Amino acid sequence: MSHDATNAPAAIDGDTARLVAETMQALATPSRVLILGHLRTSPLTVGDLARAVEMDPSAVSHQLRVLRHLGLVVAERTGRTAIYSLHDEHVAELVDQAVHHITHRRLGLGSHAS
Amino acid sequence: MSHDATNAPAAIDGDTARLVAETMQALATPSRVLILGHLRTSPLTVGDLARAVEMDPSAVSHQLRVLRHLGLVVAERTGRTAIYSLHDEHVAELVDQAVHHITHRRLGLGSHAS
DNA sequence: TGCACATATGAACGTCTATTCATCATTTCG
DNA sequence: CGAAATGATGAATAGACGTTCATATGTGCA
Repeated sequence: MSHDATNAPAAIDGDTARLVAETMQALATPSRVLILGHLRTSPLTVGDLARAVEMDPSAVSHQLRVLRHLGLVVAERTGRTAIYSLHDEHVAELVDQAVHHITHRRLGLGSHAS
Repeated sequence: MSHDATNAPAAIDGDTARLVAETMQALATPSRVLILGHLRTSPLTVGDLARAVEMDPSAVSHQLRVLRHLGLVVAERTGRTAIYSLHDEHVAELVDQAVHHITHRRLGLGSHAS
């Protein structure tokens, strides 16, 4: 997902498609996008996230489990609380680029491809 | 989704999250990833795609409708056939980056974030 | 030590969705 | 002109899934 992803790939194989879909699934519901977007700005507890995205803490916790299992977020237990962060810079970039894509689509900046 | 998506955004608002999720949905199932992946390499007819991704033509056609409505692909009618292409370079980049992300995850290249 | 707090997890349920099967519309060709 | 080819669309259905409610677990504190 960096600027050197410019060599047109061979058509995607089934396994890759599955993996891509699995990960993109994380960004396919507004609730998870919101969660990842907030974690993009700083590490947060479940409670912080629930308040920030205005969701039930249980719903947030469920979604965080999905994200954890996908390897997109990590939790650091601190006493009663768990501090969640994005797993790494790649995830951060994934979120940024998803948002950026929407922004550029809005601006109508496009040229024909394929 | 280019390399200047480096300014950490404010936390995402609900509308943006909805739009992001809507678009990412296109990449959230293997069948659509495969279709987009093939269209990444060249324009193709529905029949070509069906054979390439080993899906029923009707299933492909349905998915193409989803992708059309999301503005990710365009169809050019030529007699009996319709030639499908990715809508623009942004979509191509979206596909590339989704694949690239998986590739880099596989390689275990990551650093902590957030 | 018992209660409060934070979070994880499971079950239930309503909603969503991808594929299949059927049907239709348009174009091409023998 | 009728049949074949191509692709769009609708309905049905099985499976997936996000949220709610309930319960469990671990930590902190008076």
